[in-house]
Amino acid sequence: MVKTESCCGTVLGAPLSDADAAQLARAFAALADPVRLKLLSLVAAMDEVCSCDLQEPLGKSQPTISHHTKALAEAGLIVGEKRGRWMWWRVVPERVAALRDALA
Amino acid sequence: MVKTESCCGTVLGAPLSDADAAQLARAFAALADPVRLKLLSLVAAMDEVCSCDLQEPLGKSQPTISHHTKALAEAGLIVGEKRGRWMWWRVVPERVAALRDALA
DNA sequence: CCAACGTATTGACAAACATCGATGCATTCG
DNA sequence: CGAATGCATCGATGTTTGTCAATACGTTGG
Repeated sequence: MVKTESCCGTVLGAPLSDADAAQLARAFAALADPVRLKLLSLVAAMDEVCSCDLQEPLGKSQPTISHHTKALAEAGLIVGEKRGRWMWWRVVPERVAALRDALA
Repeated sequence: MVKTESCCGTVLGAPLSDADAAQLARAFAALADPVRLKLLSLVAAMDEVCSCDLQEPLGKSQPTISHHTKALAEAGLIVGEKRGRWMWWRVVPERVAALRDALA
């Protein structure tokens, strides 16, 4: 059976270890910015988006968009695939679910 | 029927408004610190805890503990009640659930 | 091969934050 | 009342973070 539960403990279950707390904190930090939340919801809504299509709805500069996509990608919440000169982003629903499960 | 769902939109549903994104970001920011996550899990595990009992397991100074309890309380994740000279903390499961639902 | 384009990286800067010592404020106990 | 206790607040400090301009890198089209 495939393991689908949280990767690093649950917040409300047993007391968290230092390692689990640090890991979870880094994950939640990726969601702790309004621009990243909007970015994530845009990618989710459009199923697949290139970075160029994010700049206008988010109202931020191109380096800032790149900075935030990198942060979300490092948190495992989105993945990018380079096709031609465009970078296409998709959400990783399992990773979002893992975070959700951490709040169970 | 009592409204139990998320207070401010879902990340993966429709694109978030600026207001919802800001509100959600502030909530997740409260979880974006390992000390606060451990604190929250301790309060959840012990059901009711006074600040004095948090200092030792968290290994932080008293002002730091007070700072973090305040942050979690302002996020609505815990509530405090002053009894005598002790401050007793409890988690607010509905608020945690609201955040969890925002990741649906 | 060169110019144009989309993206990533670097450097700089201001704002936010985590932390602690010192101090203030209640409350309790002798 | 006066000393002690538990917590909050303040001030200071080092670190992290969000942002953008400038620049570098890889890809495509002529």
